[in-house]
Amino acid sequence: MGSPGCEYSALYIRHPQADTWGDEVEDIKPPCSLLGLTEISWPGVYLPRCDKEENPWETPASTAPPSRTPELNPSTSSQASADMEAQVEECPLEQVQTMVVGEVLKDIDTACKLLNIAADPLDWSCVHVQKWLLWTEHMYRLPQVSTVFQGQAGKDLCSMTEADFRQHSWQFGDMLYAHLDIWRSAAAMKECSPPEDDESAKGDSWSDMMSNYPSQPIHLWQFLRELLLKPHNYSCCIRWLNKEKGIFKIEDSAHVARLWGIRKNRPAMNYDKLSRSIRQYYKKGIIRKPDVSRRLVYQFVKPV
DNA sequence: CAACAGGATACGT
DNA sequence: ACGTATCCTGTTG
Repeated sequence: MGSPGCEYSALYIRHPQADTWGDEVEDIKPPCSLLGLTEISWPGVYLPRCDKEENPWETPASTAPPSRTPELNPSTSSQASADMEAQVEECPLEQVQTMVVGEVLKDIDTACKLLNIAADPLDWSCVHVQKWLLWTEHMYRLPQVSTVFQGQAGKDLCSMTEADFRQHSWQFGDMLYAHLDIWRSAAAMKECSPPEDDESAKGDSWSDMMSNYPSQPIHLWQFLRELLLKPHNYSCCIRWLNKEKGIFKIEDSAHVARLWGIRKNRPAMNYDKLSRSIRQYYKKGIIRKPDVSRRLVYQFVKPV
């Protein structure tokens, strides 16, 4: 990393298919560069870009169908991009990073499906490694890197240092190393699974990222916790009364319901229906009413 | 009147 | 099958 002529840019994360850059890109790109997002605070994630070269993501050829997230379908896209824009404009760097990481995860997921390989590089066979290299080659418009690392399995790649990579590929070793690192980090994140994780002690960023990663549909309780973990944004509509005990209050029921509706693409969502779903958690032991029952106050049975 | 409780059913995965 | 979403009747503060 940090080799001369290279920097690392969040802009680089986006899926290469030029046609997947919709109008949204106009919303995201300028703020990202303005923020000088050159590295995202996600262990091991560096996003290579060579200076003053046209964006290699804009590969004209396309082997993948456009990957749209359900969140960005037509009925909510304007809202979503408006939200995004608002976040980018007035929210801290971490918010932008969150969005960016979400995109990375989606792209990895897409690649996995396309290539029919595991998300975790450690599980790759030699054939999988070659597939991944071909894919990366295509993404970055690299000349024939796939011949290197012949006969190496994912495990082998993962045990190699950046210097090893550079030995294999004089020019693109560090780039491939960084790219592999992204995959490994993503796999590591998926490892420590969402529910009742102690890993979420890592902070908002982890759950933020998972919330942007729609491979598994988000659960209502996760969504509520997510809002609660971003008090700077949502304390007006939901907040902790006692974080240690997991007791929280919904201050603006309509607002929370609307947010939930947006997330699930359920325009007709309201608090009546949302609260019914919360009540389903009673017998599952996920959420309950606190000992002293109060209006719009609930309690996570298992606090964070 | 809005929140609450919980049954019944539909729906998407 | 699971996790809601939707609709509903009845209760409570």
